[in-house]
Amino acid sequence: MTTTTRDKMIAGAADLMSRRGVNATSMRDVVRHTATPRGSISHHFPDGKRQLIAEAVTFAGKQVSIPLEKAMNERGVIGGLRAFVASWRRQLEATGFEAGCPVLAVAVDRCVGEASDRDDETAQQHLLDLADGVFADWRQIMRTALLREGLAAERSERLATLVVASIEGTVAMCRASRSTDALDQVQEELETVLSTALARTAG
Amino acid sequence: MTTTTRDKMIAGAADLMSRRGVNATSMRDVVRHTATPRGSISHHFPDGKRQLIAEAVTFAGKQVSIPLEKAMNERGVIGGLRAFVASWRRQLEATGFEAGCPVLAVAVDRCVGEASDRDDETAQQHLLDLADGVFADWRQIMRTALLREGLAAERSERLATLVVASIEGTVAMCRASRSTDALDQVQEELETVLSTALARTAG
DNA sequence: CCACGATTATGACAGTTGTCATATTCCAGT
DNA sequence: ACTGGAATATGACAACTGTCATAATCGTGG
Repeated sequence: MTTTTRDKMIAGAADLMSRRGVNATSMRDVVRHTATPRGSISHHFPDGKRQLIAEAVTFAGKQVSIPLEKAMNERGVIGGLRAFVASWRRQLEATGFEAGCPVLAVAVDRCVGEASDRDDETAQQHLLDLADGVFADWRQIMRTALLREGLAAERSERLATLVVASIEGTVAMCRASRSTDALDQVQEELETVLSTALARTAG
Repeated sequence: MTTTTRDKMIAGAADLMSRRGVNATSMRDVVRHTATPRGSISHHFPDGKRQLIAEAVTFAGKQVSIPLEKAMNERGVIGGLRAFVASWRRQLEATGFEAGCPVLAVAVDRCVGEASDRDDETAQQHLLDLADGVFADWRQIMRTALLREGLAAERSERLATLVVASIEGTVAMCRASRSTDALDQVQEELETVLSTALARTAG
């Protein structure tokens, strides 16, 4: 199977964004890092850097949500949570705590562009909307899994938000501490919270 | 009381970092935003941008930890949590969901500097250490408050990590969604978790 | 008043950034 | 074989970045 230049650029951009943030990821870095032709940037991404980052966000979103949904279906809520945490732990350890979440990077780091204020602002909100959509997607997967196991609707929504938000925050904190201790602690507490919440409905 | 040029620069840098991230915050932006003399940068911060960002991180850390510790002492764990969440909600709403946490920005966004690889790497780790220290500070405040109300040591540590991490993640998510809904949901669940954990020790 | 250090002003430096225009190469369809 | 569009190569553009050197200014102790 052949990975197209376009896909390599998107994946490389997502990787660099997860390591250094949006603004520290230049298009020249992307082509250097992925060994792709620089001249193809404006061909594959006519709207420039913003388009590349936008596609990297949705790419990274699916890369997480697809295995997450599968784990939730196959192993239930607790198993899905464990798979979710394990994938982030793997990412942290495999990169020496260099890479985090590229979607969080878009939410935190503002892409400074070329356009004139108005375009800049709307393009910025478009990127934020994409990041928000990814987070909403992950939350939705968690929420339906909780619903399926009998939890009430509002409680499921709140717990899904808590899980996604706390793990996003924990991954960033683990990068700062170069340790997975915080992830271990959060995982244990989240498992406890979800278990007791589910046990309450069953009893 | 007079605010010195140096302090204005530090506060302005923290503000800009919380809005756009580290790399999108240029020193020229800082002097523009704070109406401070540009020529004073290298005088007050001889080590350049990195030093300014470092001081902004510890400044922002204290700006949160001091009122947080006071609230914990005066109003207990639940009251302190509410004050913590309320301060972030205020920050989000007062800025139209533009400003988040500058410490998280340092953990996510890597400062691209001038030095030659080795210096760059160590300087980067220094910034990460500072951010890690701030997070550890906040966690410690939460942890001792939980300990004081009778919770076990390991549980206090885990819950403190969960609180700080989930709120950091939630604030970033709220910026993406331009809504405090996620913060409301997380606050409610965190209050439930802490209340039941504390009630368990009392009963 | 004067001098001296702290502070600020101004401009320059090399390097990088995103973007674009142009030229060249590639390759399937007829 | 040829053609037409897709893909890539190459170089240039202005704008911006962090940093630094130098000069001007300020404020205060002598």
